Amino acid sequence: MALGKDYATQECSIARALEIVGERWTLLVIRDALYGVRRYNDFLVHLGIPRAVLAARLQALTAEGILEKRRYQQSPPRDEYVPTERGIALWPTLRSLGRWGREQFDQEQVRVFRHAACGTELGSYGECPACGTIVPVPDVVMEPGPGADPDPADPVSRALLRPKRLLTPLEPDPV
Amino acid sequence: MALGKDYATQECSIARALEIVGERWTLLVIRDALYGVRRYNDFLVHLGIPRAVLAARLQALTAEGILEKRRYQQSPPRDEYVPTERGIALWPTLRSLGRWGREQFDQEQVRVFRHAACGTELGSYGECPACGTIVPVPDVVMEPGPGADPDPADPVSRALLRPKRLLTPLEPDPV
DNA sequence: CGACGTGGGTTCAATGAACGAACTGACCGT
DNA sequence: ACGGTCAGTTCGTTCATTGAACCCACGTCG
Repeated sequence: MALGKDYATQECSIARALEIVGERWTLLVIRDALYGVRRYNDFLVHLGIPRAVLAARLQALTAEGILEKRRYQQSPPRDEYVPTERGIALWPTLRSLGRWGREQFDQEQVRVFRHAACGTELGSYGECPACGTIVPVPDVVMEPGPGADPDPADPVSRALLRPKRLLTPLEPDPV
Repeated sequence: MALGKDYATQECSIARALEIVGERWTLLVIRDALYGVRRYNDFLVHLGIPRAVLAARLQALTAEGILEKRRYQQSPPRDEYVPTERGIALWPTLRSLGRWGREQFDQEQVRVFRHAACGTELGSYGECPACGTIVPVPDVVMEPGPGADPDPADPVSRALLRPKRLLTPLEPDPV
């Protein structure tokens, strides 16, 4: 979508946004990145995305300044992908999209998001109803809700079952 | 995406939502519907979407209960597509996506949204900063911003230049 | 030393979706 | 009878996605 045909006639910021994050898988990659997934292989197993598509998306997102590619060890060379400010700014969009999906189609909540400072569950737009403020993304705690699978197959899903702050990297499975 | 391959491994309401509105063009069709576009031909000229794709999207959105197909004249039989509650519930998502696109990539505002009651421009999540409430979608007025093309080619874009409430149908060009 | 494993990719053939142009069909006005 | 509008469907071509296979640099185990 970003390549080749685009939403040519649209002079609209929604269309512009969709040219960048509207392709298949892209928003799910960003969601995972906000949840703390950082490595190629973790995205791969958690999303079930084809390798070639993942490589293309990570490259495109890096080029757009939504993720940043960072070398975290020299030998063997290993990179991780972390959300930039621009990527973090998508949190309210993802939050409201997820909320729409759950309210309209799912019953059970798979993940619950709370304000770390006071434990209150976030409202529709990422605000804290108790404090009356928009909660900065690093101050959001994610924990499994009643609809979560208690024993998922892949290690990334298992790591995401432990309550953690958004953006903090995944801890490996301590079995 | 809705048909065939889906985001199988994801037990996540964001993934569920994207299975429904994540296909190319879908969110733009819903955006136009919220702006007051209702007829096949108006979507066609305003979006520049291939006819076959538009027909498929309208059918899918109707099947998902996001748009409702309504006969508005008997002879010749003509239908219009209007957003349901479920479709209207996507407004905060579209609003925050558009805001992200403009803040991160565009400078100029193409469209401005105000609270009809007080004229205040809406905040990021569709709330009225003056009144402190979430503005119901029918009470939002849309008008062209500084970045809007003052003399667009297609009649639908021209009709959208006149300030109007969301959801109200397009008035034809009075030239 | 050589075999195997791991992380992070690239290549390739087959399939599916999107594109645009042409066609259909019901109706209206002249 | 003729042309025009609206709302599609059909169809051949192009483009994107998929899944499987392959690659390579390194680290580790025996």
